[in-house]
Amino acid sequence: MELNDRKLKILQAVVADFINSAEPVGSRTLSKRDDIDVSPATIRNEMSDLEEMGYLTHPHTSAGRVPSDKAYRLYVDELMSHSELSPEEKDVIREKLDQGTEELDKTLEHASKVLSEMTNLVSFAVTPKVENKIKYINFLPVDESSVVLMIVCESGRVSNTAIRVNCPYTEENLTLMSKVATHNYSGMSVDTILTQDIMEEFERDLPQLAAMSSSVVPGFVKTLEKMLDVDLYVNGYKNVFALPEFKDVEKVKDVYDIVTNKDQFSQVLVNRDNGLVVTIGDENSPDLKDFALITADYKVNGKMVGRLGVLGPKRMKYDEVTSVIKYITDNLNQTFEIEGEVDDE
Amino acid sequence: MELNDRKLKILQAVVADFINSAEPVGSRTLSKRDDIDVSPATIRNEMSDLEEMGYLTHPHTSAGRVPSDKAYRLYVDELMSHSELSPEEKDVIREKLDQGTEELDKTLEHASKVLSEMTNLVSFAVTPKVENKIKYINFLPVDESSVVLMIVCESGRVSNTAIRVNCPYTEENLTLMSKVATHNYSGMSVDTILTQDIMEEFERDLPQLAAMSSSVVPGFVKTLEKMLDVDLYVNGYKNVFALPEFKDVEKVKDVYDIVTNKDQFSQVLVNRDNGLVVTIGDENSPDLKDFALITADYKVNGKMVGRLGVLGPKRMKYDEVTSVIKYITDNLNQTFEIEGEVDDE
DNA sequence: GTTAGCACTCAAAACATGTGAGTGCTAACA
DNA sequence: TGTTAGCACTCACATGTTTTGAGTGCTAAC
Repeated sequence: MELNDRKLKILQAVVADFINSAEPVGSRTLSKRDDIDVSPATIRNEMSDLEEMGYLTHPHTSAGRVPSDKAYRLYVDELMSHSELSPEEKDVIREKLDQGTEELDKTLEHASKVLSEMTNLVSFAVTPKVENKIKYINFLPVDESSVVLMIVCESGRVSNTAIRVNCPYTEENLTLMSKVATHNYSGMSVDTILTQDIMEEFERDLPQLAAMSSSVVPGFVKTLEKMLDVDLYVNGYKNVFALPEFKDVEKVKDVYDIVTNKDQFSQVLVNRDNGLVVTIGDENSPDLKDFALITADYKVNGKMVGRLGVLGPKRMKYDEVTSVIKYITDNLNQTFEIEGEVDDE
Repeated sequence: MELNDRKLKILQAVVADFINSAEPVGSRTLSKRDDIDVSPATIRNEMSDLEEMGYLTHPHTSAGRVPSDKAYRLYVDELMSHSELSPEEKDVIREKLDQGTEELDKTLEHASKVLSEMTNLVSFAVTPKVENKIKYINFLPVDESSVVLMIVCESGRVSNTAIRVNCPYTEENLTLMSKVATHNYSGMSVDTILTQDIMEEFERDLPQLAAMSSSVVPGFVKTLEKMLDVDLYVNGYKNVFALPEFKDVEKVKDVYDIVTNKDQFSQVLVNRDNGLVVTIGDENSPDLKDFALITADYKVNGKMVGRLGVLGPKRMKYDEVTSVIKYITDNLNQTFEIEGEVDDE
């Protein structure tokens, strides 16, 4: 059987209708549309064919049709309209984006927030772990019982942690430890450092400071480990409460589990293809089989530094959402091109 | 009418039963209990009296009794058992607490996590902005274009920020700035400092470093402002999904709104009395009228530096929860006391 | 004062019925 | 030959009815 024009038109209408209403779509409803002027009976025949071809399903005999994952895929690839955002929408987005640009490292997080506000879906942002080479390491005195550990990366990123120590120390000791740490680990990437037995190395190089080391090293290791973590921000979770597909608590819980199981979820996100990617239903991992996921990257000087996207029901306004995501990432990329030039001075 | 012993015993049984079952408690159920050996009819008479006195309510004529807020209050104040935690429970808690003590500023956050795990409720931690006196201020070199600002409070809390500077600096300059800043602001509370014209003071005391100051001070001010924010951590939100009172989505959403409206919620928390405080139902603000809130403080050297607690249904295991909170805060306080003693030597 | 007994209440479960949006099929039509 | 009207059929859902059972309140007897 072949997907002729009329079948495509009907399929498109079913998907579009279902996206709007979240209700199975019947033949009579479709026959009332302006762009379809055949009788319900004809539509039924076509829908029956479409079902046979795997594009539609039937919750039960006397219900309307619901799009299958295959139908959504076809819809996204071929059928849906690619409307440009209106100038007003663009202005709104740009204005929202501008409100969060003071703090450099919050930019992505903020962009994800804007994304959720514009789409009324759950949005997220993830910073993939990059080649994070250490430049130097510094232990600094704070007070009798704590020190600050400062790790500077070659990228310029600085990581600070306050560490509690349970033995007295002198400033010289700290300087010594800083020197040893920097000497041993400077130029290495964080994950390489973590493969080593850090405690042993400190004890070897600073036998006289064994007590200090045992007090400080665990915090040091923990900080390094944390630097490896990809950061995952989730925004707009409350949007699920408004969607009809989440009117029972179990579903709400499922989404909550997905977005709070950060390790697993960020893994999923990091492993995606580059660019604007839409995955629907069973194209995702099993726990996401009832959802659609849309992601896009943003880059600084051509290097991918973050990814953001939305998680929502398969019944999603794909055209709007992709437009918004695309506009936001384009904007971010542009911002950073300019910033990048300023930095180079 | 008087609350005689039998009435108290029955009331206690009703509350305890309802806390366990979340179902209205009937007279027959109570009559089966070992500690009550009067007939259902007698119990009914007593319950009828208790209802008249405002301790019990009746969802409908043919249903069992449900405790009123007044009953919960009496239960917490007088009726409930104050069981000690078992040694095993204590061990579990202490072990969990120990897993998160390397990073000083995460201690409270971690404790709140432990609290939610032990109680299966939503827990939170808040660092009130009260009495946040600065101990000293330190500008540290990172690389050519950035320095780290480290602010240490008397409470031991450390705040770090990377600040970008757009003029060359020497280590001596930074030391000078650190000294001036510490001299000027040490012992003052953050909000007091912010009322002053910080830029002018730097320029007055360090006229030779005007360029540096103008580059660094905005970041300094911003960091101070951020220190005024109370931090609110919420843990264990997913526990609400398991509670029968939250089986419809609206309720789940209510809790979500409460704990994510961080400004408002932290205001509520900060404004509470000190010590172990239990508020139930209409003792809370209207949006919390269906919940009970338990908080306790933790102190460093006798000074309150954080508050943590749980949010749950009024039907809460008050005895267990208060025991756990008390044990956790005692532990935190102790940890910090010991450190204080070590410090003194 | 306590309790057995009984009539009464009412939510919730179980069952029955009607409604309507939908289908699939067939036969007639253009 | 594709399209459509017509009709029997299906089935979720809403509505109405009945049954059940846990609970109460009252009264009279112990």
